Amino acid sequence: MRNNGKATIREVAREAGVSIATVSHVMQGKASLHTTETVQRVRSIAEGLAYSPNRVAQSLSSRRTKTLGLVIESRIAGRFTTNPFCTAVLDGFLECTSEADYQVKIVSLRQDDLEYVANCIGDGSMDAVGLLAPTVDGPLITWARTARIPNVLIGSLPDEVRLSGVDVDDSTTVYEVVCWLIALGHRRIGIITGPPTQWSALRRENAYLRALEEAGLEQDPALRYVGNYEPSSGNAGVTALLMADPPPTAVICGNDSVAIGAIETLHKMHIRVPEDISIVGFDNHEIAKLSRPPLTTIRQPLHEMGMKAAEMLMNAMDHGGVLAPSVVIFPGSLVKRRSVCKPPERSIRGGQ
Amino acid sequence: MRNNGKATIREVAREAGVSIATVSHVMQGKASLHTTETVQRVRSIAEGLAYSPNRVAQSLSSRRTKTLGLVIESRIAGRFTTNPFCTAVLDGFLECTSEADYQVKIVSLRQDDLEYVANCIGDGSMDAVGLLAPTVDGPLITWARTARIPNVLIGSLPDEVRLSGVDVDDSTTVYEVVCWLIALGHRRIGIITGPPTQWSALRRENAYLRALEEAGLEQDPALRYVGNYEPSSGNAGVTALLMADPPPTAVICGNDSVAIGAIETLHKMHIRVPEDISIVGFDNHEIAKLSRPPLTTIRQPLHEMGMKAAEMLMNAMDHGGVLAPSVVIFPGSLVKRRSVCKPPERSIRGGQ
DNA sequence: CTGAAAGCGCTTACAG
DNA sequence: CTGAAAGCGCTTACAG
Repeated sequence: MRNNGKATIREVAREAGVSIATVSHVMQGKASLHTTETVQRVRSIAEGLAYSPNRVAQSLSSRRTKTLGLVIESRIAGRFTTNPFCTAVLDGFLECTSEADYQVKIVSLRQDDLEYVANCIGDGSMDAVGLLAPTVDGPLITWARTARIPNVLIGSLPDEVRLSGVDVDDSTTVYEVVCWLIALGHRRIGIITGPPTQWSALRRENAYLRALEEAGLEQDPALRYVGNYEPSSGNAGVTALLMADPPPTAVICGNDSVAIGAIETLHKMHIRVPEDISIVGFDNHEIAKLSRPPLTTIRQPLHEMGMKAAEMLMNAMDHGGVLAPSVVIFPGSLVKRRSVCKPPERSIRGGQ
Repeated sequence: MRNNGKATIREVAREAGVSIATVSHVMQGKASLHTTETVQRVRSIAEGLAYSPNRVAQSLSSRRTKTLGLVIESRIAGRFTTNPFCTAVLDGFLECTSEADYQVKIVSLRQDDLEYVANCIGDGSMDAVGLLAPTVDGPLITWARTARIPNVLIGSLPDEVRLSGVDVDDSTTVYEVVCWLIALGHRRIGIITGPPTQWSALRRENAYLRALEEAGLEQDPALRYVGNYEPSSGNAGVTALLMADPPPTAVICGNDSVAIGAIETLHKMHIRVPEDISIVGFDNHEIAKLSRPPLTTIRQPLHEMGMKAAEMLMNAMDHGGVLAPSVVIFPGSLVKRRSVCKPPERSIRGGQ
């Protein structure tokens, strides 16, 4: 009796009068290896001793931890509380892993240098990892390129053929949203982007530009504001975009929090949403439908993405720990609520 | 070179021409044990080989995993996404652990029987655990009573002297809120409680009853609805309370989601908030200030509670793995917004 | 069907 | 200041 007083395999073996190998077999459910009598004896002794295997010892011995990591870069401010993206993915991840008797470790990186990152992730305590919305050319992506363990990026996937990941098809979705706004009659469409350190932000901006171009609309830099996914960039962004001449009649925001920040500022300026300016969010976070007006936004299947990522990782572990580069893209979908309508007859500035 | 191709302590030792004990010492920063020259040689070899210790082996050998668990009972629906409580606590937990080079494992229980729970938590892969809002007499509390490893309950703390935990002083806060409502002139105050499986819900209800009693007000069962922290219990709850005679002029809700559900239903019934009925929430979740009207609610310092829990656990590990039963109670605070005002001159039913 | 033995990659007294 | 050795609690060929 050591180890916090927990029984060990050795004690079970002794009491049952068998070898530890036998106990190991029985505990692993390899019952067919032994006589029914042996199996039952071992089982009842194990139960009597409240024995359960030490997972650390199992891991070291079998070279499998049955633990997946979920890694967050240091720059992601506030982590889970402020980032519905992380939270929803985590839930999906947990749902999938707990069924398979895998555990999950949250790795919250505190530095950006590659050595630190590699040591954290490669400490042997995780079989494979999901990387949450890695930064463009950041430490996570750099690490992933030469990683020794299976890994999948979750969101903000770069166009790199050697990496694996799951993401939403934000490009198509944003393109379609812009086309829809144009069809509604909007000609001056602004965008408050996410930070350029995220591929998703760059991709969405490109999709936006492409839609404008194909519609023969001018791509006015004054209609683009570089935000950071925080509500404050909604406040500042919409204020900046209003300076454009003529000002936008619709604005696409980096996420729902940004959209709510934008609406808040517009309210204060007595500019009506959507009558004067239409607003589109991103994420379909719980707050989207509580917003006044309720927010038209883009849903990402984050829960499903988390599940898929976990599944890919566990699957790789079942196949020798190798994950062939593979990418799974989920469709986004537009959730229409009340923050979008036709553009006003005349511009809020008195019209063009 | 095995182990995913990672260098082991053995290889570093061989290259450096020292014993593995020496490498171990150097890696642990026990530099004073050796000559500067040895230390530097080992360090540079280790770096050249990109060596970092295998955490699993360290754990088995040292009997310390430097990993904390955060455990969620199976009944908590939706986990993190739908439960701002869990999310905020997790962030606090992470903030504290990552500084101390501890890792955190999320344990999402799938069954309620004690044996399963004990095996999950007691698998040796965690040094100590935080238990999220355990159910009254549920498996987590049962486990905690005889646990072999340090543990602290986080929220919903029962009155049990042998257990450790952190919680908010919801009792005092609810009492004060009720007194405040009474001072505003309210005489018929309803409550939509949390589920009776949570101590916090029972405690809040008791505090509510006590405040009424001390003010000499009737404790009308028709003014109490047993909810479950879901928005739908706000819808159903407020509908039920409205049947009381006379109906309430103020309602205290189990959390902010419930309050928002209640407001939604009242809107549909064309009952004004707060002019006809005042509404109080709980949590000060991000949605509270987005609500129309913005929600008067009770803030719990969840982030701080998470940090404190992690600190207590790590501290216990630094003291032989024993945690003297200790309880830390944080004050709650009332966040006044616009969903509360004086009661209407006459009841919405035509008055008493 | 069962067990002895080697080994997973470390840490930690202990001896020198 | 340094190293040989035992041991952490298991798994897994391998031999019988």
